[in-house]
Amino acid sequence: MRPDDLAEVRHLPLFRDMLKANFDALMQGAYAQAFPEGLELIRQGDPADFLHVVLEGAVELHAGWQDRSCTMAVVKPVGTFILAACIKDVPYLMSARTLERSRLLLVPASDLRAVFRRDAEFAVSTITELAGCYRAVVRHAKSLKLRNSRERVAAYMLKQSQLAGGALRFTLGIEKRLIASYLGMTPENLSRALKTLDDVGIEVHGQMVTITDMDRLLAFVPPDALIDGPDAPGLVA
Amino acid sequence: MRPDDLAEVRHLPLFRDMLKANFDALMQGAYAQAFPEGLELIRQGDPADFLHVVLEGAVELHAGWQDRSCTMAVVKPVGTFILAACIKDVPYLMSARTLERSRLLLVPASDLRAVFRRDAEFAVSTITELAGCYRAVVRHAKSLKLRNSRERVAAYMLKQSQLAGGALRFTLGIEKRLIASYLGMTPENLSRALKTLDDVGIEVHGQMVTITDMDRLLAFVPPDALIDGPDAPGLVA
DNA sequence: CGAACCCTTGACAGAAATCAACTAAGGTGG
DNA sequence: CCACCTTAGTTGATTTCTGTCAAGGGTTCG
Repeated sequence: MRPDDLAEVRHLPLFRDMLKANFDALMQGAYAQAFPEGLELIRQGDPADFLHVVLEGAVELHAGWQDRSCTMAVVKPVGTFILAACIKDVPYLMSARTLERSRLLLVPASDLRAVFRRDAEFAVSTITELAGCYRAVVRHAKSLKLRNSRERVAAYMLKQSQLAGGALRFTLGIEKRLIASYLGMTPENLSRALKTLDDVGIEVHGQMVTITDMDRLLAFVPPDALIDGPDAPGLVA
Repeated sequence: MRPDDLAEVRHLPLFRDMLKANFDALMQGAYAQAFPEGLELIRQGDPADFLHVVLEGAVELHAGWQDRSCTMAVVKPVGTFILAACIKDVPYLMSARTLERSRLLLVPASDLRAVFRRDAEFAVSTITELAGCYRAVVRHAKSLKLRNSRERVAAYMLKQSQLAGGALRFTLGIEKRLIASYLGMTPENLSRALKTLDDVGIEVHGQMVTITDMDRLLAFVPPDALIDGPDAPGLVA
């Protein structure tokens, strides 16, 4: 594990407030590793062995039932995932696969549980991180239940624009089929929705998105801090 | 606040492991109160002032956007809600209203945050509770994205049967329109779905549900521990 | 160059929401 | 005690939305 990785991890909200001794102990058992694109890192139902931290690349969290599957989230640097399963020492609810070549930090779940029993600051950080994850999923569920697919797409584009610093032109950075699955629709349906969204000020060509009329977009999907707001660092989609 | 309430709260997973002194301190600032049916306890967007514990009755957590709204969960004794907002000291993502006359314990969020900074056991309990809430919402989102409405209804009935100790005959205990909203469908659609579910071994008359063919039901919605499993005590729907 | 794979488009089928009407049950007030 | 009102639930007709199936264009990569 590279020294500058260590420094970066140390600066994560999850790790920055803990005692140095405990951080060092935690990193003792941890290791960074690079994985190729398209690798299944974990499968839902597996026992939770490691907390994962995305240092480079992108990881898709997805879930399956019967023969269906869907994208639940995309995690980019520097974000963590499957914290909850590690803490409760129960099977993962989601699978994870790399979307591109990625470097991850793996922290043994047992060490994690041991350390936050003796480091109050780390416990507080863990709580805060977990609360953020929880709220992110609640937002996602609200979006699914309160908006139709066209509104979800528009809201997604609006949020991406905000993440890009309010830019009126930006690239998606994720395959459309993933976005579709994340938004709870088929690729075909997303494709059709995007075509009709020029009515409300969004034009998409390939990976390039242009917001041609922000006022109309804002009128169509009034952004709601209780749905679209930030909450989980590194959680892109 | 009644003495036996205190004992019951003390036995909650969230509070049972903390030091007695800290528990007493927490309860010092807390108070139990009864509320009539249909009262809006908290509104989404409000600042998080109190952790709520349902001692008696039932509370609906719901969310709204524009002119729409939906049920996100129903909490019954003894369950807690809006823990995450209290911890992060941020606005509630959901509103809460009593479904019937209910008694709640209200614990000031500031006390909560103070105590889990100095009581490691309480911090651990908080993490576990929160992780449970997180996983419950992930399950809910998975159900919404991976199953169609008929499957969600069937799975819901199956789970209620299991919660009733595996009984093949039980009462819903919640208005159907709430169940519909929770499952992400209209009341009309739920009504129609219920009628067609006799094909897979479910018959419903009023509030009474009878599972006439468990084998066929299990074949129709293979219960999945990663979707239907337990996780959040007190979280009924 | 060929083979995947992603994206798009069209035609169609199925699912779900909407609108409207009607029933039944519970509560209120005369 | 009963007429009245409100509300949950149901049912039917209809529209809208969404998924499915099939085909073709474009790109990437071996």
